[in-house]
Amino acid sequence: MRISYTIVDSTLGRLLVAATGKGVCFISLGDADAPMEAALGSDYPSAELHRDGWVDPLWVEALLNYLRGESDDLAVPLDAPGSDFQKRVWAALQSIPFGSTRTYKEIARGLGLPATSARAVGRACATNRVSLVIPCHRARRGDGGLAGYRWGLERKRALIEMEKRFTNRTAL
DNA sequence: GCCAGAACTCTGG
DNA sequence: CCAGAGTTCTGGC
Repeated sequence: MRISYTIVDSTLGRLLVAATGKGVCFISLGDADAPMEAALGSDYPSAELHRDGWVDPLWVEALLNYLRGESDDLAVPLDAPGSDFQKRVWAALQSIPFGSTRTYKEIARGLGLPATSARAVGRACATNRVSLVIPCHRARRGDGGLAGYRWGLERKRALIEMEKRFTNRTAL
C-alpha cells in the first residue's frame, strides 16, 4: 500500500493528513512533525510512505476550515481499515451534533449494546486513526469528566472549546 | 490461541 | 468516597 501525507500548520498546531488514492487514512495533531510521522508509520508498518506526496487539497482545506470553526461539515472520504464493530462506533460518533458531547454509555446504547460495553466503545474510539473526521473528542465519561485522548487531553479540550465557541457564536 | 490491558461503569463497604 | 468486580474488544506473545 502506498500512502502520501502532508503536514501543515493549523489553529491547533501541526496537522498531519495522510491519504491513499481513495481517501484519508490517517490524521494527527501535534506540536512536532517527527512524532506524528512515527505514529503514522507504526499504524501502517507495511505501507510505503511518501512525505509531501499527493493529498487532495480539498480534504486538507476541509479539515483546516473545521479547525477554524468555519465549518462543521467534514465530508472527507475515508479509507481507514477497521472492524465492523469499529465502523459502527465511528458512525455513531459522526452522528453526534457539532458542539455537543455524549457519554460512552449513551453511544453504546445508541448502538443497541448494553451499558456495560461502554468500555469496548471507548476502546474502538481509541483505535480510530482519523481523529477529526471521527469526532472522538465528543465522547465524554459518564461522570462528565474527560477520558483520555490518543493525541493528548489538552488537544481534546481545545477541540471541545473550539466547538463550543463556534456553537455559541452561531446561536447568538 | 491465550493472556493482559483499555479513552468505562456499577456496586458495596 | 474508595476499592473491587464485571464487560467487550484489541494487540502482543
